[in-house]
Amino acid sequence: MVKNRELTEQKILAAVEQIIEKDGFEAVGVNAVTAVSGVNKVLIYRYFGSIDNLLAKYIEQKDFWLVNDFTVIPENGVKDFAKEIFHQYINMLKSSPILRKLYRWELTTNNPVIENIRKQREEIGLQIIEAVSEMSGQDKKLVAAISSLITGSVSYLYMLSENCDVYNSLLINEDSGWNTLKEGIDFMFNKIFA
Amino acid sequence: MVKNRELTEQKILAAVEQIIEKDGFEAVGVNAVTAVSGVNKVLIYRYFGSIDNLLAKYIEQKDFWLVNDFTVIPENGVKDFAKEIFHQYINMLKSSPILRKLYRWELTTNNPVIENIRKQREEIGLQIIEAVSEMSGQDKKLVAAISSLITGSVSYLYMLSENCDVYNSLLINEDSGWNTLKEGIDFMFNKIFA
DNA sequence: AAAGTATGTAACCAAAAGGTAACAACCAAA
DNA sequence: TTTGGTTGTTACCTTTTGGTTACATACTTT
Repeated sequence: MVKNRELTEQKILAAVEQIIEKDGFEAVGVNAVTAVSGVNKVLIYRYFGSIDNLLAKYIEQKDFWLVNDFTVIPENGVKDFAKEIFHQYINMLKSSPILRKLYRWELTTNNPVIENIRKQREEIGLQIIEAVSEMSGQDKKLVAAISSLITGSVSYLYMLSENCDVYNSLLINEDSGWNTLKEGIDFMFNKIFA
Repeated sequence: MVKNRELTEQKILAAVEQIIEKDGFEAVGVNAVTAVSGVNKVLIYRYFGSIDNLLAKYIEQKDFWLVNDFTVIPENGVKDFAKEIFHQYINMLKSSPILRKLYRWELTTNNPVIENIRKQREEIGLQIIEAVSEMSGQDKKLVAAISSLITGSVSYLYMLSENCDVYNSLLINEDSGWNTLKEGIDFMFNKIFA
């Protein structure tokens, strides 16, 4: 018998990640974690207190938002800035199954961890909105609306894509579908910032 | 003891609706239904076979999509047609907590019932896209993209609003938030169909 | 009225999930 | 080396959920 608390904590967190990737946050329970990690139930409670707490720790160590630094402003003007931002948003959700699961979890659950995430998202969102609003001279409310249209639908379509292949004839599980969506976004900004 | 199969079936379906309204499709289980309806477990199995089947029956009798007839085309041209369509979509989701729950359920589950609903949604969506595409002369793919941006985000934001009040500074639990979103949509169409 | 069928009830069972108590093994410091 | 705390294991408990069996009560048809 080897004794190593740090290692077992890592085992537990690794199991959590594995479960989330496969079945989402909803599936993270004591029994599932013990089964996947091979670590005894009791230790989960001992080291993390509760599943909620465990998930909080997991999310905390991930730092979803700091990965993308949206504050950098390119030189090519508002139009390209806006396009670039939302292309990045698409790529972010494309590359992260866990983020997709997190978004889904948010729709059924409410707890301090989630509220904290929302605060961070809100901050970043506002930064972008202010930047675009200033650069374009457009009303902030309007920018917020357009912005929400894009990020909202991208979030939704990526969540949906885990169980469904087509939405409005777009193939949301293939690059082709996402490319036409990007083209739609670009078209829109071309018209708006004409 | 009164014996009346039809009545108990109605009691069961009513309980299902109540549960969905409050906690969503995920919460519809045998025990929950018996508790809410007061009807014995056994009868659920006897009359509906399984919970899946019960939900299928419930959804079937609701006929979510036929409520709104999107095929009618107003005389004021594409721009107003497009605006009107999506305003309707917003109002539909606003007025129907059950529809919001259905959309959420779709993100975690997959079964024949859901697939059938998707087919219907797809059909209606394509009708709209074809209509707008023809009227405007725009590429179908482009129309599909823009269309998906709007319906996708509206779906997402309404789902989110059940657990969260703000998104990108929009108050998604108040009319004010949805009005600025509508204004954003209108602005977009004004630019696109300029 | 008797028989047969449809409806309803009570009690029970198994599996899965969350949770804890009690003990065994290990390590480190006195 | 003994003592005390940390780490790990076993075994158990409770609750919830899905599902069934056996029986009682009502209705209907002949």
